[in-house]
Amino acid sequence: MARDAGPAAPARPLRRDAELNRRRILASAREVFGQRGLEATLDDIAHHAGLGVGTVYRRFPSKEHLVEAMFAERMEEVGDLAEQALKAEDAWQAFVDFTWKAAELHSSDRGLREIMLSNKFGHNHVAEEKARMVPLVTRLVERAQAAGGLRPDFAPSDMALLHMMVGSVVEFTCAVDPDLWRRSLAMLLDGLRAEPGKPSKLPHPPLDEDEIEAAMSCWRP
Amino acid sequence: MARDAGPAAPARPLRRDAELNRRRILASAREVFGQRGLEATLDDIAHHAGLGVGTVYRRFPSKEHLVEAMFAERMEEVGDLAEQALKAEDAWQAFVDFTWKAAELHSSDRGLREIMLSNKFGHNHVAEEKARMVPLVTRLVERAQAAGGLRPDFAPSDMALLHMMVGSVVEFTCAVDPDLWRRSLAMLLDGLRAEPGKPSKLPHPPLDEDEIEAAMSCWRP
DNA sequence: GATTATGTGGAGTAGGTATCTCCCCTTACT
DNA sequence: AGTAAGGGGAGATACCTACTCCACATAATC
Repeated sequence: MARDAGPAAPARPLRRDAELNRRRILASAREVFGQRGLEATLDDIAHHAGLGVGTVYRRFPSKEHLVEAMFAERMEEVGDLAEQALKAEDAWQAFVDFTWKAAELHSSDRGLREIMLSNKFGHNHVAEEKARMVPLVTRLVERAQAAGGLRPDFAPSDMALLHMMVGSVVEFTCAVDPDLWRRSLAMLLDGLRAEPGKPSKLPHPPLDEDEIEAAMSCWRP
Repeated sequence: MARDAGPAAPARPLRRDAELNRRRILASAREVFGQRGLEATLDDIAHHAGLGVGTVYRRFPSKEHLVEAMFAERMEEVGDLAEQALKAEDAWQAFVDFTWKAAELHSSDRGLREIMLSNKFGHNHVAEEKARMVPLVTRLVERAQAAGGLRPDFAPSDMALLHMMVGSVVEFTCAVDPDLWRRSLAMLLDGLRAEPGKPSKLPHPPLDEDEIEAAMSCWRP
């Protein structure tokens, strides 16, 4: 729960109003980055919090600092998910559950998606969290393969691509049908089975022609 | 082969050097839009062609005009692919072949990807080509389903999402391994079978840890 | 070869966006 | 009440992009 850099922050505590605003900023950042991605400006975040830009820059010297402060804990959530999944008995089911839950988090937070798949932001704590996840995911994959559920030629690095793909569907269709990614992920997972049975029941209906058209119209490359 | 708008262009032919430069611009646009997408500026295209910006703007009054002129024919290629596929006997194989070939085109041309999945550019001839493709793809899908190859809950609109997903892999990894999308597409297609057998052999090796890291570092959200 | 219509180059304009600073004013703490 | 800390937000700075303008160059024509 360290709030600032520095090994042992001496940190005279913030004045009460300042502390309140600091929290407001983090909450606002979570919402705004979540909806609009990391391209959102600190001005946007300030105004969304009902504060002036100066206030934000006083507390967080740069966008990078704010991003670090706010995504470190969200990343932890994903890591914890992986850790929990490793405890489950059914290795294939654990893999599937983890994938769904991680996608769920991604789908509701554009900033998280970008943080996890790009190195443009988050060089400190965020990067550590990412590093922590690599062996967890690797074990999850290997366990699911050993159990005969996951196709043996699937590599841990394919996990990143899978989330990239799901993320692209989210981005493409979120304005039209924010849950459509579930449909695509279900098909994707069907393609990952070592011994596929019948295709699984898709959890979401397809887009019709008008909806696809609408998605194309509001999506910007 | 009409070169200008207007139902019956009276069109005094261009001066020889002008016609040459017009072709140079189109060739340059193909390369630059292909590599960098539609966000490339007409300045970029001019310089890549070894010409001044003014020259480009004289011939193509706006980016939209240039995009129309240059992508209409590329789109036709995709449409022709679909038409050919409808002639093949094996409906599932035709569907698979078409999907691979279309993805091949997309993977080598970022501008084409953006044109096909967004409505931001290409309101005239390009839009007509898109409209022409809808029934073709629909029939391709229905035929593959009727033959028992393609899962029956797959919808024609899922085709767009599939190409969106493949496109996102291309964008993410093209600097590191420009053919990696083949691996992802193969898995995706395995998930589309109505009666899946064993997973297919993947046509491309996975990324290792360093390569994923590198992809993340150069990818910008 | 001279004349003229056509084409060219690229600095420059207009208009946008983003990050971050500065300084006057307000508020909390003692 | 006095003082140190915080807040607001216009504006400085530094980009970027689409597009224009016109002195100069070249091709076509006579």
